[in-house]
Amino acid sequence: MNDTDTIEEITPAEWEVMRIIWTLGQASAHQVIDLLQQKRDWSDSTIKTLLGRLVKKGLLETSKDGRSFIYKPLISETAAMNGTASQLFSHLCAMKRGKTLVELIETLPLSRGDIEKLQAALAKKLPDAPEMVDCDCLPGGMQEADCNCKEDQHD
Amino acid sequence: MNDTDTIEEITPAEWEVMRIIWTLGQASAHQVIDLLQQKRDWSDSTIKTLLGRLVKKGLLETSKDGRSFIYKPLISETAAMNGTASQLFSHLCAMKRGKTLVELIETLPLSRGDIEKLQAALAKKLPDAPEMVDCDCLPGGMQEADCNCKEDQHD
DNA sequence: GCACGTCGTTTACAGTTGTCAACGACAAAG
DNA sequence: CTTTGTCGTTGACAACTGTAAACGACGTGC
Repeated sequence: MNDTDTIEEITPAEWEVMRIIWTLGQASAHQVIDLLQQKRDWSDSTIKTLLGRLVKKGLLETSKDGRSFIYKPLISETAAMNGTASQLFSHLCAMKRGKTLVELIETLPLSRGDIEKLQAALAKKLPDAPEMVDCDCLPGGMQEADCNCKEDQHD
Repeated sequence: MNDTDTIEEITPAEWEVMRIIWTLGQASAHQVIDLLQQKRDWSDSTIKTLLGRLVKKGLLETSKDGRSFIYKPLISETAAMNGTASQLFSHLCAMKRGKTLVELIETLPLSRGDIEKLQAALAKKLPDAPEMVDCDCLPGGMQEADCNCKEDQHD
């Protein structure tokens, strides 16, 4: 299963649809509509459009089940999450990514198991970690002089 | 400094512009154009449009400096990063966020200092962490029965 | 004072996204 | 066989994005 490949762009509205299908494993349009309408005030049509677009994007596949279709995800939720997250972090200054991760960890509810896994990942990474990562915000070689990111790296 | 307030949406192209200004602290349109064009094949006009939109969105402010403007950020890079990251994670299944964080930690280059701060944040969080966080993918109370997220919480 | 750059603003336009209503196919009901 | 649902598809349209040309203001040089 491909993991960090570039993912077809998933829009926020599409995420809502995908989450339902990922969570159920697969679903009929009907199911998706029922569930989503408990949360979003969207018309049937809207949701059908989203399903259609997701199929066209290659994120869902359909198989006929008598009268209606069954929608199945073509990428795993994990792959989509990783792709999207990496993409987001690519916008951030390399020097400040750590800070954002700290913020996320402080803010998000995490299970004990999650925390332990995170600790393990960090422990493994620490020995080879560089003293400092370079700022990649500016093109050219002017980082040294003009970048004011450094303050963020050790405060 | 506001931190996790909802941020005016920043598009990818706008991020590029903001990064330069954040990194320099402030900048003239001219500087932004020069620097960005070392990286992106965008015309002057395009970059000017982006600057204009960012001002209109309230993400930049201008002050006159003789002939030209100086653009300054109205939100901190950290605030923007946190806002965007939280928003992204809100799309993800609550049960799978930990997994995504692990992936990010494994993938991103992090400095020793970053790692230590992350470890500290985790250590502080561990004592009160719940055994498991609930899946919030489906509306209604059907989580128990049909959610197949659980496998992800402990594998 | 007049032409010329330099700047920011306005306008433009195609593509994507959010949201729907309407349409056409086809199976179930009568 | 006709009616009535139920489904997926098409068409629509406004808002937002990516990209850029053209325009108008204003200070500078001759």
